[in-house]
Amino acid sequence: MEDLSLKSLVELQAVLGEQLKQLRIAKNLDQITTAEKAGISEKALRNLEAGRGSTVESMLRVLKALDSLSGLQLIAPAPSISPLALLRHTRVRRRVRRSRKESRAADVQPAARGIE
Amino acid sequence: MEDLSLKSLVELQAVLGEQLKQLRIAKNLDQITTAEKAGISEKALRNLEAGRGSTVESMLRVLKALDSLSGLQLIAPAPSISPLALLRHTRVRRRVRRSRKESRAADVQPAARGIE
DNA sequence: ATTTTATCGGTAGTTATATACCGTTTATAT
DNA sequence: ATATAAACGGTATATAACTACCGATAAAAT
Repeated sequence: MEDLSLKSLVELQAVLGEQLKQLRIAKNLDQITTAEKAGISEKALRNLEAGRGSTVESMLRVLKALDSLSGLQLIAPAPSISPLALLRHTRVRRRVRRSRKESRAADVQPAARGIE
Repeated sequence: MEDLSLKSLVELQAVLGEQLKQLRIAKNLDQITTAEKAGISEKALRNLEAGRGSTVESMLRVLKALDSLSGLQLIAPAPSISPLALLRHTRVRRRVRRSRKESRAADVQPAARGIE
């Protein structure tokens, strides 16, 4: 449906909150029960669902309370390892690095500083 | 691979952070460039990647900077609407409710208050 | 239509995160 | 092996989220 990349941060938080809310409702749990299970205040849960600001910890607590941690792996899907890379003894990349004469990406192409 | 439901909140934040980090590395972006693009401080990005605490807003900013918002829709997959429900004029559920004599779930079965 | 209660928004005080620095460690191109 | 800069951890101050309340609104069972 909607193209998330075009949405503002305020809208994105609202979308995420609404999804969590629908997940809770689908499990037939009210806010008080869910908040207790998550170990956060009812207000914090309301703010999360309304997209009014929350912490990553609160979000994870709620996902856990709703038995929906599986979605976590999908937030940041691990980039598929190319078959070729597998063959030639691939290590885990721990750091990004450029050739010595290259400058940072930000210097080459001034970052579009999305303040919103 | 790993069963996320067994992990502590500290570990879950670390897993999420590591996934974001690998996503960034896969796109060959350094922390400074990524933080600038996301509109947050480099330290905030480091804390997020290290699982040391962050806000939902910062997480979304980074996901947006990494062009990885698609995973968001998958966090809380909308429960598939049953074909039957579609037929009989289904509205969007806005609230959970029990029958009048029923008590809250928390009262019936004391919530396992997971403080950690 | 009425009643019940889940959901909602606001506030004051507390706690955690964000920012802007610092110097240090370490992966990796050479 | 060495040099370079990406990544890291710590601190002080500013800003935002969390908690514990309050009363108001409105969805849904009757």
